[in-house]
Amino acid sequence: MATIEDVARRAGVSLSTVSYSLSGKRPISAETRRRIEKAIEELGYRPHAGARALASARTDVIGLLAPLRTGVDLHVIMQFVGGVVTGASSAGYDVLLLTQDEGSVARVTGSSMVDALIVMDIEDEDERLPALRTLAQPSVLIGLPRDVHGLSCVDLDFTQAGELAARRLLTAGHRSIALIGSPVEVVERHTSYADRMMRGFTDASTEAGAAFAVLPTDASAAGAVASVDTLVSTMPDVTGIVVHNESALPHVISRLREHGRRVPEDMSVVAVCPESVAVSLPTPVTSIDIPAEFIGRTAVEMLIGLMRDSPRGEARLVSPRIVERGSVADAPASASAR
Amino acid sequence: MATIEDVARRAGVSLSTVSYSLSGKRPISAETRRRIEKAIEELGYRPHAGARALASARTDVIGLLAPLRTGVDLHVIMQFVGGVVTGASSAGYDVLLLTQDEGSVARVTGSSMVDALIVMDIEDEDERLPALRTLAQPSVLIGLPRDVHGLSCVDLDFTQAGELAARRLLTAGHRSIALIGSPVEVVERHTSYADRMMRGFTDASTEAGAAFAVLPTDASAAGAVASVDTLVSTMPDVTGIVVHNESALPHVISRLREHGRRVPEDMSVVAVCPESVAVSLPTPVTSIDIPAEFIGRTAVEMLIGLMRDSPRGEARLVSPRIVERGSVADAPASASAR
DNA sequence: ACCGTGCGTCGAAGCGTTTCGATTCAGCAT
DNA sequence: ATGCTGAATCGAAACGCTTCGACGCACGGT
Repeated sequence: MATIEDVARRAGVSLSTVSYSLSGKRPISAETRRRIEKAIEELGYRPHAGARALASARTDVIGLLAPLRTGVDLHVIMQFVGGVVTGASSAGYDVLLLTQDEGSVARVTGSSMVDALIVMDIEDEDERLPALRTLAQPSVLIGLPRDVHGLSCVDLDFTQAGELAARRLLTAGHRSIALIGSPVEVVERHTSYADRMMRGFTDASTEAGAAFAVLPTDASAAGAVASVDTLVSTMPDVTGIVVHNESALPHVISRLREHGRRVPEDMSVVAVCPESVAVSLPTPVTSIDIPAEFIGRTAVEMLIGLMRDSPRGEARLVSPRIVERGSVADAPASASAR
Repeated sequence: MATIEDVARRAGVSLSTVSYSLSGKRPISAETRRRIEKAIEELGYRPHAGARALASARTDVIGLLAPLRTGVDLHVIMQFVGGVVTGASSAGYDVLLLTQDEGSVARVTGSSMVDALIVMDIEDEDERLPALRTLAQPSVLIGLPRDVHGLSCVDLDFTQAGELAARRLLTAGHRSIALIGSPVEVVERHTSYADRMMRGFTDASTEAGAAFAVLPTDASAAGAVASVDTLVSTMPDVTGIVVHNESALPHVISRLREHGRRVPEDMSVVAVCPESVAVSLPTPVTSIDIPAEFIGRTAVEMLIGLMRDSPRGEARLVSPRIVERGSVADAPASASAR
């Protein structure tokens, strides 16, 4: 590989001139710049990333901590990841993908492999937070832990999403509703989005004085079937459900049908999932979009802001929007009918 | 951050002794090693990755080229990615994730950001191949291009998978079968797996003298519905199908049901998909597993082999296995019944 | 004619490792 | 005693880049 010295020699200038021409940190005459560019072109020169990192103390690499824990939907994760990579790429950064958090933060951070970190799958009392707070490098969480002190976060406002979903059903007159939620492992870990979603749903239901239930549901056909069966047998009054579980969603709907509950005539459904999931169902479902790709890109933007300016924490919560696709109907006039 | 010099001072040895102690490339007395380790511990020292890369000409980072093109299933991609990251991690490597191939290969490779590359979403005449062949760094393809000369590849043997799937139906007596395949974009790009799958299916059908059809299918409910509808109306004789399209699979099955075709009584189904997809369907489906995670890990192993030894190309094709889950039934005695 | 003032360029000092010769010293055969 | 050998350690030279402080020079103001 050609080095900057080769370029300098060939262009007949000094080493530092090439560097300044490349970085633009000092003025270089048009003529000189032209010669340098020609030399670079001819030699196929690329700056050595390691040398650059050593000298400049930056790598132009962002670390992405995306633990692949059980119960999370790979499709959804990949959407976030895609957003992060896209955003990073268009800002001139590359992405180092880390899936095990056992010491990963300390390692990549301590050895200066990355300039900054994006951390996914945040739990309410996440163990990684203390480390992140004292880190030299800035970080952005995708998710919202209980204590955001000194941290930057971005996520869909799941609390609001929970409220919004519940209210959509409540204002349609449903007086008994249920949340088909994340898998039990996810709930037990107090994964931030699951907790917040449940809280929003619960609060809105309570406030409205409606009967409600929350059913953690395994991300599989079996899980969906189990939850629907439970629902139908123990809470036959339920006429509206919120489904916050991408993998279970299609099976929930088909299981309802098998129970003779038509959507939306007998059962109203609001989903919380990426749009791509909602529209690919056989019957379109009214849903609150999880703008995964957008959030991923936003995380990168925030990170770049943090690297440029003073590292002041900020929690950015994207407001949920509901898109009507006809899976919610008004409840029958007599509230607790059937 | 502490440097190796700090460690040396604190341990009362020279700089190079610390380095040798760390790398084990020269003998160091037990006593000295102990002191060095203590100093490292106390200082929380981590070698600077850039400096190391500069001095040693290796980064311990693998580049993963995973273009997110339309028509590919994110869930499946993520399984491959997971396998790669897991494998890399356990071999002491990190993974740089690249999703746009516009010049990415040249960039990360030319600037010595990675020691090696894994390339996904291989097309039959992939444009990236010439560059890969002349690269200083070794690479492994996940997929199988037409000309494997000088390259290392690993993938499921999709040709065999196509044959195996078709034969499973043919030996059950079905004389008219169809392949519900990858989306048309994927087919038109001549994505390696789609091409090979089709070839295997076609060859086996032809050889057996059976009637057959291939229907590229969009990865959505609508695509599934369209293909099933086409099939039912234009080829009513078809009594067995192979589905090689993860996203469409559930909708294919439910659409068949809507046409009054029961699985397996009226229609036998063989799927080609990751096991996790096959088992999460409401009705289990006989399937050929795409061992994505395994292939990802294997790619890393091959890559490490290439870095150690002489870089001789090798194409590793994993033989498909079919797992019976009861979605294939024998054809009615009279061949072209109905 | 003379002194700033920028502009464009250069030289050299790092940045933190690895690695290639030394060098020292003990132990051993001669 | 003497020379050898090998183990353990050291010093210094890369590795390829960024960046700081000079330096030369033309230019405008006085």
